[in-house]
Amino acid sequence: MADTGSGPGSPAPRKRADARRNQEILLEAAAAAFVASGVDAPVRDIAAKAGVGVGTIYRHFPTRADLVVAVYRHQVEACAEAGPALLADADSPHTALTRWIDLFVDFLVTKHGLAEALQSDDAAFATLHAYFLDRLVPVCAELLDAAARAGRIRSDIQALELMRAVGNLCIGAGKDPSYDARRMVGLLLAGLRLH
Amino acid sequence: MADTGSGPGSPAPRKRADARRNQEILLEAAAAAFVASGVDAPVRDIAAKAGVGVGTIYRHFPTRADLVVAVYRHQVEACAEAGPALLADADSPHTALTRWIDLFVDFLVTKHGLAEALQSDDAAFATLHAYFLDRLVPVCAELLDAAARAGRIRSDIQALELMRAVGNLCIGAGKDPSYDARRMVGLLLAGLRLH
DNA sequence: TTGCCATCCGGAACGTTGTTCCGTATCGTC
DNA sequence: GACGATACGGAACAACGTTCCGGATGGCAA
Repeated sequence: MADTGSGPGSPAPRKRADARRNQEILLEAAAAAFVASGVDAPVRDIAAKAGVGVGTIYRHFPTRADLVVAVYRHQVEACAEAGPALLADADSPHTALTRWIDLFVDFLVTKHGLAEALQSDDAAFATLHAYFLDRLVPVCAELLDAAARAGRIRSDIQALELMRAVGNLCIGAGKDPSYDARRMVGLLLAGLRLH
Repeated sequence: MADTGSGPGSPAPRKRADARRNQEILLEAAAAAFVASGVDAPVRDIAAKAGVGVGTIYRHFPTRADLVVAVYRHQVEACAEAGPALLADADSPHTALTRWIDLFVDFLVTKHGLAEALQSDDAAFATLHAYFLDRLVPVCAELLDAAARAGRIRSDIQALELMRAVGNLCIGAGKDPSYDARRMVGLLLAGLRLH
């Protein structure tokens, strides 16, 4: 899945130099295009910006989602790793959960169209969907569980469901100044509390 | 906006018979296509199902949104009219608000892709956006206001913002059995309550 | 009834997307 | 220096929304 070169000893036959260079250039061009036009920037535009043919994109990133995942992998990792850290530092599991959701929302809101793509049933985004869920749902589940055990929130909500709801609420954020996704997510979390 | 023939005495020069017939056929075909494939069923498919050329669709419904609006106008009207009725009947404004949101959610959830289209920034859906907002936001505002005055919910939420949030939460409902939009909307409303 | 013209229809054609495919160029090695 | 594996470029294809215009057709006037 667009592996940038992980564990040694793997049977990876070491790619050609131009291939590695192009992959790097593509990642930068894609990142720039995503900032400028959102995650569904036309493939041709990204290719042009990178000075590369469209075929090259598809060889390195078989689906659009692979490209998106590769571009945002670092930030998703950071978000995933922040979960346990927050749980350890915050003065309550509920605070940790709130803070973590804030992190997630910030991430989504600052990436044009990412939230949309995340919910899209377009086959091209299946990998994206899978990656986010695999990486973040367990983290969310841990936080949710801790908060539930502390008796602060209802315990009948699944992490997957909560994350989808949060992701959905982030759709369209930044396009309309009168819609504040963060506030709406805050409301959702407030609805989760027992009182 | 796809007027089906409203007030008499209007300067409407009475359309030709075949035009009126085709408009009717088109509405039925579109309704069927929307049920089968969602509101973004290919225009060509709708035309074919209606036994009509694509040009005919665009003459009657200049944009995709006009077609969608025409198909669902009755139901949107019904939803809008239910607002004041609920406010009069229910034992509290808060109950009325909850019931009305339920109605709205039911409507969105049963129409494949409607919620998605509603948030899309695609220019083709601008009319749809405008119609829903014009028609439903005032109703929601009235309910919200009544509930706020009764002191049951926070008063710092705009109707527009709430409706967008609810609409967003309905995205993707029915595709994934593990995601229950109604439940999530319930959570959001719970977060609105003062306690 | 007939004829005429405004109105409306059908579908070809255009522009934009994602995606595939293959002849050609390049890299790395022997 | 030559050769095979690898990678590249961009033409080509398919699916979509949308526009456009030659031809058909409905309604009215004579």
